[in-house]
Parts: sequence; structure tokens; C-alpha cells
Amino acid sequence: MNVRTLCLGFLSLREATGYEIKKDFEDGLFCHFLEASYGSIYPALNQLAVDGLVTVREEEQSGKPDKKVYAIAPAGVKTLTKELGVLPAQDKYKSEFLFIMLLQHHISPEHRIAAIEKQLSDLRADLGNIDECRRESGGNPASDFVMGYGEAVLTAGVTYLEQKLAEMLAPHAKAAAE
Amino acid sequence: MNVRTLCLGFLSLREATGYEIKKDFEDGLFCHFLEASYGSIYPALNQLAVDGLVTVREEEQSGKPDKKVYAIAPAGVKTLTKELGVLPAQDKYKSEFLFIMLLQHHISPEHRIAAIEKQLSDLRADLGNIDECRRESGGNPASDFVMGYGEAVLTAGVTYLEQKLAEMLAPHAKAAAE
DNA sequence: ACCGATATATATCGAACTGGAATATACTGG
DNA sequence: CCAGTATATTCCAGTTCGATATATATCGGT
Repeated sequence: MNVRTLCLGFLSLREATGYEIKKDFEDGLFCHFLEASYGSIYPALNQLAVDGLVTVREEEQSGKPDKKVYAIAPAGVKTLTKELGVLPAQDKYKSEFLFIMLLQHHISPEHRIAAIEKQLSDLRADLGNIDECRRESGGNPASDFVMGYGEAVLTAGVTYLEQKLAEMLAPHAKAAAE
Repeated sequence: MNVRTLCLGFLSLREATGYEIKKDFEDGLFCHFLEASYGSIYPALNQLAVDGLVTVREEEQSGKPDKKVYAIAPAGVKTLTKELGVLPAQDKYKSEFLFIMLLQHHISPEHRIAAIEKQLSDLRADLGNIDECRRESGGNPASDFVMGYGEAVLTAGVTYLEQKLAEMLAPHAKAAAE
């Protein structure tokens, strides 16, 4: 699934500029499971417009640069429906954190702790984003499902790391607690 | 972090061919958090050899093609240690499954169920791989940590989906169970 | 016995994507 | 008043993906 389809899917929820799509991939509903750079989003939107799958409306703004608002066209809905009709490819997950932790004998104990704390703060930031989305948007079943999945998975990561961190910081307390 | 560093990290655990590295990224300890294609692994190994960070040993094999066994060199350990010394970048997670589920009004209920079942089987396959790794390799703290993290996160996904699937297949039982 | 599929092993290449720099303007906080 | 952040788009070099090509052995099915 390429960036063109991702943009088309986004635009099926609401019209937006390339900038807004990118922002939502970082902060919004999509933040925990999608990523795309400006370098792929803008060319994708151009192509979609050329192919007639989206419409463009240029808006002048006083102060800010002009913006191009993209909206999905009927042909775009048809194409999107077809592309959603296949089974999803397997999730792709890349974690430098786990790579570093697997090779932890190369680094100092302090760096290990720092890496875990960074990972925890990243996970909590994503959870915070989901929380905010939940408060802002009145829940529909689809976004509830996706946010619920994100919360379940991210919370599991946080819980695991908090426990491991506690063990590392107070190793002697471990036996006593059991 | 690029594929060159990933290969270097892998080779710091044991010597291997490009083919074996790729396989381990699919089946082994790395399966749930790393990915790289042949098209990036082989050029990366060549470059590492040119730079003197790994050594190559060509082995003739009767029947099978010759293979090039790569092993990390002292300069490679030094480079790797330096590259592991920075805080890890944020995890990257891309999920077509969640994308489809967010746009589920475009697809049929049957397809929704099929997508969830595929996701479940993918998650279970990864859990199975971790399980196998655990049985094969005598646990050291680093790989235990990484496998434990994977299990925690993947299991959370499975549990969530199993519950949602049960609700979808027997919606009337939901109220009764509460 | 034979055929197709799978496994071992590497190389190559176009297409896609990333990540950062460049450009321009306005607002906000210290 | 200045640095930083936010809005908004474009471009490009470098990296990576995904598919194809090549070669051979083995294993299961018919």
C-alpha cells in the first residue's frame, strides 16, 4: 500500500491540505500506525489530482502562504474501495530500541536505563495522542476500534518496561517482592 | 539507523551469510522488530567489507552455491559501539490492517472479519517464532528482554482482537456477559 | 520416474520513499 | 527584539523495497 492510497483514505474522512495530512500522521488518529514524509505526500496528491481521484481548491490566506485543499472525488472513492478490498499486508514494525537492547553488552548500564526511559516517554506520548483524539472526536465504532487497539498494545509495552525498569533499579527488592 | 548498522549488529552476535541474516530477520530473534530486503543487505555487506568493518570468507559447497560468510572485524565492533551510543529513534510501526479497519465503512462485514482473522494469524505466527527462539537458545538477559517485550505487545494485540471478534460474532451475548 | 515446489545463495535494478534543506510569512514567548 | 514555532510547499540525494534473474539440490506428490 503506497502513500497515494494512504492520502486517498485520509481524504475519504475529511478534506485537507498536504500539511494537515502530514500533521495527522504525526499527532492525530493515525499517529501510532502510519508514517509518510512531505517528499511522498505532496507528489502523491499531485498524482491523485492528475488522475481525477481528488479535486483541488486553492485558497488564498492573508499572512500565511496559499494552501491547496484536496477533497476526494467519486472516482477516488471507487478506487479506494477496490484497494481496501484485499487482505492487509503484514504489519511492519521497526524498533531501534529493541535492536540496542539486544546488543546491550556494547553499552553502559546508564545508557540502557536512558534508552528504556526514552522508549517509555515515546510510548506515553503516543498514548497521550490517542487520549486526546478520543476526547476531541465523538467516538464512532471504527476509530474506537483503532484507538482501542493502539491503547492495548502501547499500554502493554509501558507496563512491561515499567516492571523491567523497577527490577533494574532495585534488583534486591525483586526476590523480596515474590 | 541504516541496514549497514543492522548487519553489523547481527554479525556481532555470530558470523553469517547475507541469506542467513535475511532469514533471521524473518524467522529469528529479530523477526518481530526488524526488516530488510536482499536488495539492501547484500550491498550493505559489500560496503562493510570494503570499509574493513567485516571480513569475508568464501566457502565452496558441493551442490549448493558458494557462500560468503561475513564476520565482524575489530574496527566493526568499534564502529558499532559508537552507533549504539546514541538514544534510539522512535519506533516505526505501519499497519495496513488498522488503516483498513479505520475505513471499514467502505468494506463488507465479511471482509472485516477476514482482515481481523488475518491479523490474528500474523500476530500468532510472530508469537510462535519467539516461542521457538526461546526453546532453541539458552536465554541470556538481552534476548530474554527483547523476546519478553515482543510477547507482551503481541499478546496484547491478540487478546484485544479475540475479544472484539467475539463481540462481533455474537453481539447479543455482549450485554448478557456484562 | 518426473514435475513442481521449496530451500540455499547471491546479484541487480527500477520504483518508491525518507529525511533534510530551501523558501516564504506570521505569530508568540522570553 | 529575537529566537523559535507554526503554516505551507517544493526539491533532491541517498536509502530501501520488491521483484526478477541465475543456479542447483532436495523433497513430496502423482
